[in-house]
Amino acid sequence: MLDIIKKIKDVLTNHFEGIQEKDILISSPPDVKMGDIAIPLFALSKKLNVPLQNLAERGIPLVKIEPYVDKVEKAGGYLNLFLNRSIVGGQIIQQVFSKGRLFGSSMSGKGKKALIEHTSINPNASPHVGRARNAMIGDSLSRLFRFEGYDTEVHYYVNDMGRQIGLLVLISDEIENLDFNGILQAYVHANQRAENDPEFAQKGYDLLAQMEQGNEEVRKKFFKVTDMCLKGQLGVLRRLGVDYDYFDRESSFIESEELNKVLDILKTKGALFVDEEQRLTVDLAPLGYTQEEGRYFVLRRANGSSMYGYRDLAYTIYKGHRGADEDIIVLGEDHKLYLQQISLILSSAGYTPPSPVFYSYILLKEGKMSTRQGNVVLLSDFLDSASALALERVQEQCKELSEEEQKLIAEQVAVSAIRFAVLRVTPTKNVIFDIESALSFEGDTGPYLQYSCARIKSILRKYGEKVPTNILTSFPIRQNEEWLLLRKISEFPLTILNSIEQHNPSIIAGFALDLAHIFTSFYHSCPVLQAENEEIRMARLQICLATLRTMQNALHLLGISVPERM
RNA sequence: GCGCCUGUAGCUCAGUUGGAUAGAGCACUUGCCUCCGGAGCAAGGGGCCGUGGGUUCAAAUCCCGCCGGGCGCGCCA
Repeated sequence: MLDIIKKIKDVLTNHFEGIQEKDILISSPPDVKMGDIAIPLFALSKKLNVPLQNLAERGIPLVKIEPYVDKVEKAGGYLNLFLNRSIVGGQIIQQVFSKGRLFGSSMSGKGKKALIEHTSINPNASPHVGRARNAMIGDSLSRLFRFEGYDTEVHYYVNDMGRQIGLLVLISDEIENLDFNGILQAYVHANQRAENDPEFAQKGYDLLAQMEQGNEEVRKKFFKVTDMCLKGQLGVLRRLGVDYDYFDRESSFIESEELNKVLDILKTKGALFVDEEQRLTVDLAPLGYTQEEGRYFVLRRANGSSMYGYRDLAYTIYKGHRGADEDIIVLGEDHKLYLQQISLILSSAGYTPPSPVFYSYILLKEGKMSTRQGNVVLLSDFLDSASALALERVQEQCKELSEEEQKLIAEQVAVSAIRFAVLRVTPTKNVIFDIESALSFEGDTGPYLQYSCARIKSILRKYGEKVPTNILTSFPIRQNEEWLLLRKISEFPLTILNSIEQHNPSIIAGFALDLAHIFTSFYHSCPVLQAENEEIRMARLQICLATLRTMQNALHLLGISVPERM
């Protein structure tokens, strides 16, 4: 399909003087009945100074490219091309079969490196679905970059220090056997106490200062608490299939020679000063910052201890040195101004700041999630109830499977439900999360996608043998549904490129939904195993196989697995 | 108040980067399991694409104003 579009552009640019590839737009007609590829001529007609009708007449024989294009019609200001379904369809299937697990990848990242940092949840509680949006987007992007051939490394920035962690460490001394389940309560308690008890708050700062100065005993205490919490959080995230290559401790960036060099540069620009309260501060105005809000960026407190910004700048520089062609960080929209600030600092010292992927918050139907008011949805709670619900259905429908296998499938269904519900929405938009519909597994959901795959697998299982992968030279296509399915499959590589370019996994999610809808429609109107003759039966089996392959590749990028049955 | 994001069917979301009659799911109405899995399919009702202007052959899409929602403006991270 892609090469046909390329051919059309070649033919037209060669024939008409003074137009380039980008002048030729390609879209598709609103209905298959009107053709497969549409070329709007309005802009071309203007550019070439040729009347529309005239241009259409001249264009028709040009774009009727043998043997791929059967027919060209002019309709309004468009040229509509009808493809030869047999030839093009056969080629699409051939391509899926030959590329297999890599179908969809253009390997645009071959020889390049990608670094993605995501998640970085404060070690103070079990993650809720809002926090997990970061992890799901980040993980999906990581999968996309790997798929496109990038040498990809995934980083998790461990927030193992700071004032609030100091308070948590302080209070953990008073609680016996503090574990992951009790940590949120301890954290909330510690912060409340710091608000009402200045002495306690001061002790927190002191502890933090000791930690920074390298007091081994204090350091160990920090590590003990944060490690315990991180371990708990990672356990929940791993249920989602989210994994990391590197864990970078914030506490190893409290002093950085490299950053101090950057600060020297800032000094020469008149952007670094010690304020009236003895804090080391950057004035962003000399660097080109135009607003008053957020103009000052504090690096160190009066007692010399580092602020988050200092450590993060050092960390960002460290990541930059790893030589990635794509340096990406996934952040909540609340970090926008903050990232703007550190980006300005870095770029004015000659560094390239990372490209941010911002996402908006997940809201509940009732409003914002609030830990205090108790209306948060914990990721583990959601997975537990989704898994339990799914298990009931699996027990009904897959009686012959062992209990172990049934549980495994139920868990896969639960994961797909949450991942799809979150990933299908464009990151910049709020997700309104409705637990009830997320647990229903009906309609446009992850389980629906898995279900359509399970149906294909069921057909292939019943067929019993391996479906041959050699394609008939005149591949038989009788029904619109067959053709629509193949056309959709052929869009997959372009969809991936779009998705990676825009750093937006929801584009893949939309594609997977379209594909599943078209498949189920095909499934209901085109009998496969009972097809009218052997040739068509084989062709439909091959269409099923190609659809499954494409769907599996797409779902893999979303972190959704495809069970054999469900 | 200032800055960034956002507004599409009753609800939750798409909309191929400016193209033809704006599409899905949920909910509602109707039909479909003797037939490859009903977590499904087919059909129907439901839309001043927040609002007012502008740009042009063409605007849900681009520009400006207004209105509603989200986020930010820390000795937090």
